[in-house]
Amino acid sequence: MTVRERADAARNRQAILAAASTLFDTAEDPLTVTMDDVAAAAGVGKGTLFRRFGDRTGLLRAVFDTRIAGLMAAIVDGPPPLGPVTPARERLLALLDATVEFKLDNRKITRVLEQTSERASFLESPNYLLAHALFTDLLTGMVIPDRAAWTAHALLSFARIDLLENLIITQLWTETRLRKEIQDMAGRILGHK
Amino acid sequence: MTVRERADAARNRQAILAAASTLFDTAEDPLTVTMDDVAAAAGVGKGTLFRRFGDRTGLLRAVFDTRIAGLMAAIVDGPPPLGPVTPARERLLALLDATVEFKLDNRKITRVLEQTSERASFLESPNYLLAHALFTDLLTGMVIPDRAAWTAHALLSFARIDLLENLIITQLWTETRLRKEIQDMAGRILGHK
DNA sequence: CTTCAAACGGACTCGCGGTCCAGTTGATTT
DNA sequence: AAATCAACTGGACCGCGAGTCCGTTTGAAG
Repeated sequence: MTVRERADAARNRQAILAAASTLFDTAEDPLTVTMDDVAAAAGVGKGTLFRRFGDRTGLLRAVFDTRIAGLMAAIVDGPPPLGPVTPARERLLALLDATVEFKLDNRKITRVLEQTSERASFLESPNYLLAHALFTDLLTGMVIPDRAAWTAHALLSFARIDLLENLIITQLWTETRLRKEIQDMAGRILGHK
Repeated sequence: MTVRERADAARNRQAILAAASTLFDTAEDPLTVTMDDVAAAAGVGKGTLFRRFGDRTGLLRAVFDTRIAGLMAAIVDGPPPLGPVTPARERLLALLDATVEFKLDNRKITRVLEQTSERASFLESPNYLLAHALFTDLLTGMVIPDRAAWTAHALLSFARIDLLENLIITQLWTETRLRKEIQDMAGRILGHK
């Protein structure tokens, strides 16, 4: 078992997460926030930052994870409609809606994570894989089994942050309207009623 | 009116386009192809390359455009099912299928273009805007007008290269199967028959 | 043949992610 | 309380690639 993290290390981790969280949300273009910026804002050396989080993507994911923890808990064992006791179809729609809502509430950092052109595509990130697995599972039994994975991708493709932001900006849709339209489109894919 | 391009300039443009075209297709990871690589392969200075195409994205788009020219012509005034005389619904499905086919046939460069994290998202690239405008136009009259643009985005989201490649790799789907499934999903969105 | 705007090329700058390592510090042992 | 030392720290440093600069060359026009 790994030994407990040293006190200064723990303190620095918190400082870095807090600084990164603020910076990425504050910057008008989050893509321009550099690792040096984060280190400076956290009052920490760059080496420390990389030691803790490995690389830029690691830091981004760590920030993202702290924010999504609550939602994850609600999904794993919360009350309906997100929790596991909800019937598949209803839960799927609720999960998709929650995903859209969450991404909009955290759009800056979501943008950085989704359009970061790292070697691996967004579809291979842990968070997407998790969501996709869950969706696929719920879809098994609702559609031809062989199509569950594909349908999961199709549904999740409506929640890509660039698409969401584009619709809000070019269509002048409110978030409410957007969420409603996505629900409707998803309903059409799942077969209405 | 702009004066005719000098002979050496024209020659270099061709050399660069040819070199870039080959390089991006040949490299196992097209993202690793640098501008210096292209310049070297074309037997041209880096300055020349930037003078002709502005920046990396400009070069990529130029290569892409030479490849897509044929398809564009077939759409603008070719025979059915791509050409303008085809009924809207049928044409939409044909256009979507042609898009998927084209991207798969040119996947390396499509990948670079779609996941290049330049300031602007892929949804703002000239080619996407064009496709989206055409789709939106065809959808007007088929769906509630206010939904045409959104439906166009939804349909085109199935043709994103990362999604296509993911399905081929993880589901072990053939290109034929993939195209069939996308057609089916699109049909469901448009309302069957 | 002269002229010169256009084009050329490659050395150079710049910014950023990531590494390195000499010095520091917090837990543990005696 | 002191000694010990692995973990941690910070910031100088490195490598790389996009994009710029500018002294030199060249093709076309007269």
